[in-house]
Amino acid sequence: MSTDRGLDLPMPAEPGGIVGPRLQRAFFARPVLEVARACIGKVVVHAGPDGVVAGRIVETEAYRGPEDLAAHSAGGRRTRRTEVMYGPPGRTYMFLLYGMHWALNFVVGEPGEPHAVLVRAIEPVLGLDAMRARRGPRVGDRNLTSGPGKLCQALGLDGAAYGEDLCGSRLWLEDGRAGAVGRSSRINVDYAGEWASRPWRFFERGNPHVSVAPRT
DNA sequence: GAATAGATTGTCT
DNA sequence: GACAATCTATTCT
Repeated sequence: MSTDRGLDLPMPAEPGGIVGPRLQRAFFARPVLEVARACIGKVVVHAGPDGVVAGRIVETEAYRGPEDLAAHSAGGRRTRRTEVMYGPPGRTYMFLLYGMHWALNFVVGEPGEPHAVLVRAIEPVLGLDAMRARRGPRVGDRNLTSGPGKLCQALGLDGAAYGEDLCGSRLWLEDGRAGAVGRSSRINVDYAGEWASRPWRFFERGNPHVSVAPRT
């Protein structure tokens, strides 16, 4: 059973985008929880050297420093790595996990607020062959993009995309619709004490590409 | 299907 | 030198 959409593309191109209108910077210039929720169903598009790849966002997490102890910007921590979060919204915050996997975040909120939305899972929409090639021959479609590290590898994003404009010509978001959206606590932030239990993870209910089965 | 070990490197103390 | 917003292969049941 394939839930993949857009496999029959090309469809008639929507204004400004491939599957829908492009999102403008104002989309990111809102409170982080609002943006994290609104990202579900939207489509990330990366126009890279190996062609265009795209996926529907089906899982996100909100990180709201400086008060949020799960955020890399907790306590106002400002280093070369976190610097982009203190700038204007609508750019990427890329960081390396466990020394091997990159993660994609959107900088959101007002300039100076170190807030970010982590993209935890997408549903492949376009460029399936490129994604499979990058992920490797032993990886099935269910494991193509169902996790922060997996989707970055599939989309061809890494540290080189740090600070990339999300309203640019290489990377952007397009409008899209979401099914029922569920919420839960965030994954693998147990170090953050009380903040770990905040329901700041959003996901599309029933979508097979969501990374971790939600606990209700 | 579930549990576990091991990989591997930028960033900060 | 320690650690990390993870993934994969392997080894069980």
